[in-house]
Amino acid sequence: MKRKVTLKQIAKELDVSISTVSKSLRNSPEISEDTRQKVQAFAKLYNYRPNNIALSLKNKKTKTIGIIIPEIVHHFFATVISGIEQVANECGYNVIVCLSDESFDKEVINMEMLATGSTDGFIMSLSKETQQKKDFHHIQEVINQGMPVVLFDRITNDVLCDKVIIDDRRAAYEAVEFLIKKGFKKIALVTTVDYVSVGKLRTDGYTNALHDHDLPLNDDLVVKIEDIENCALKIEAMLQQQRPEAIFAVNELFAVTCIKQATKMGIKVPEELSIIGFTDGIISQYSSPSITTVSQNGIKMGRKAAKMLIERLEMEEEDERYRTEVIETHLVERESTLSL
Amino acid sequence: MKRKVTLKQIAKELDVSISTVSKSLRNSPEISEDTRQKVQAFAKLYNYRPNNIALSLKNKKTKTIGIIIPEIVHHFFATVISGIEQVANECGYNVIVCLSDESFDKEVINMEMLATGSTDGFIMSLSKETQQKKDFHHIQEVINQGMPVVLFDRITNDVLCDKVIIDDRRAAYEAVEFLIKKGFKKIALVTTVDYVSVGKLRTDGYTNALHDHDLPLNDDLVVKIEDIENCALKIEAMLQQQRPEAIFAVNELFAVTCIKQATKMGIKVPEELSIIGFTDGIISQYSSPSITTVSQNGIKMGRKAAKMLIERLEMEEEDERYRTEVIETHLVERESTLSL
DNA sequence: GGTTGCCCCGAAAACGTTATCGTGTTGAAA
DNA sequence: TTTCAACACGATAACGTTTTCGGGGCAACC
Repeated sequence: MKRKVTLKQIAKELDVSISTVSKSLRNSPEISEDTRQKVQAFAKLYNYRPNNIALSLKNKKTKTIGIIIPEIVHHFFATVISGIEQVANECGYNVIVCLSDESFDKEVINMEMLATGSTDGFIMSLSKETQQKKDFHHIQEVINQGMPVVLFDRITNDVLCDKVIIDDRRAAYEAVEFLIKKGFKKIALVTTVDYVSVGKLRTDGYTNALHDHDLPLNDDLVVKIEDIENCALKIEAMLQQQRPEAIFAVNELFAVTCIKQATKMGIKVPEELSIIGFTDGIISQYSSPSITTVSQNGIKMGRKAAKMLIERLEMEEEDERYRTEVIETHLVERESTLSL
Repeated sequence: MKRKVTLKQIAKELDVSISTVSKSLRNSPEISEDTRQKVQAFAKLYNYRPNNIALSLKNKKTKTIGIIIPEIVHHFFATVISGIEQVANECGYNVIVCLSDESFDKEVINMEMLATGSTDGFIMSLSKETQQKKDFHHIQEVINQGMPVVLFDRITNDVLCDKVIIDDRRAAYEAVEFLIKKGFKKIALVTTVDYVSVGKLRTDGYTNALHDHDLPLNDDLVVKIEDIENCALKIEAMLQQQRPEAIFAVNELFAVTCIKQATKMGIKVPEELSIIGFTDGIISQYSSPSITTVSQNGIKMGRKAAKMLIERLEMEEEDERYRTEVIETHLVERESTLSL
């Protein structure tokens, strides 16, 4: 087993100083052609690579981005990571991933852990608990220490930093409007509890669309899901009692569950019930029928977030003007919707 | 903006030496109760946290695990990461994730990048290209440098290290046997090209099961998919020409595509065609009909891999005896299979 | 009073780099 | 012969820790 070789070892072996070795490898003009070649040959032979940790310590830069997300077993977040990783890779950065598991405490702990030197900045999406508690001191603290943070998707307005979002309200509005234009009047909503920021916004979009098209807002048509467990039951109850013509669901899981429940109850999708989901993930694509949905390009969001973060990391003087980028969405029409 | 405070700054502020500060914070008995309390109070006030990078350099340990996988937008890999992260977190490790994108070159580059000090060890699953080229020098090199590597799922026998797998051949065998016992004789196989190790093993399982039950092996019933693009077409062709009674697909995507194509052709699943998939991901759960599948517990694999790696990292003397852990699988029976 | 031992604390090395500055040698110009 | 610049290299500091060692001061003991 041959351990990693260091400058010191090379220096000793060639009987020169460490400085000479370092300079030779970085092609400094201070070093004679002769020794430079000699050192480089030796380094190549022993496959020398400068130690990242030492470089990080010296440069006070780790070239690593910390990602903190609620969970990774979630197609949307996985695509975002993928996007971040692409840009990071192009720019010579690594990504270190921490999962909050929707827990405030884990989010805080992970952040503090990474903030003590491990990363140069953060890209994160808030956990449900954090959104509920509205406690963002850990993020503010990190920012105060001079580390840039980019929030995406599940964000908050209570902390000043760069953000990448989609226009949830508008996207939802357009989805519901799409249903209205197809001729549906009795449109149900399956959404999350209000403290989930994106859920709330999408709910708003639904409400606004109904209102702008002079349709009544009927609370009985609105299902708010707290935990996935009883999701199916609540949807079934609503379907039973209300028999809507169409449903707008704020995520894939809700949408596919609607389809499953409806099918089970003998309601044909899309013939008797049209459904639109949110987030164009695997479920929407492979469900039967496949689901018309609002496509929310995670790769793009990830790429954008990474670009913003790295740009800020590589700025010489800091800029207090923070941006909020809105990634465009569009409706992907599939099999789960039909005109009346 | 208050930057991170260091030992040096505390020392200067309190007019003591750096050593004294360090020892005070680590509760060394060398330090008087008095100064210790003073230092600790000050440190707490300024929220001192030792710099990870400096610690890594000193201890020659980064407390980070490098994960290299083909892609993250893949439910199975996401669950594995999730499992790894759980254990890592429990043991005070971080995970840094790199994606090879199924490319040999990216796999090598990522590995070399992380190997120069960034991580203490690796957990990885081989890219398709790597499996095709059978070139594992980058892995061997890392091992030679004394960094432990744990391979999972897509592994190779050409390199000696710890491994975590499922018994792909046996799981496939059991799945096919399950179909045979239901009374099916004309069972098709939808699989990958042979160089994908797990694909090959599952194919073997299929072949063996047929053989052991005295069923003829018909090559026309076997579809080997190279890229996902023409997946649907090839499946359709086979369905058209052969009209099998059942299909064993080596992954979720193939399984759900079979369902879609069959449905499109008017073949009813499961009434006229039973289908079994592999990997119990979201698709299998939410597809209509939901898919009977071989559950391959990614979380468990991830946890096991992480445990093995960390165990090896924290051993004092090294142990040349490598283990290969087999994670048990089981068949999850859902709606896509019926008895004749 | 001198020696011993204990209690506190500081200096310094080490991890692996890079960058600044200093220095010895050589050759050429004055 | 003296002076000066250019050249080639080495010593050192710095990044932030931890740890080993050494030493000063003081009380106790002979």
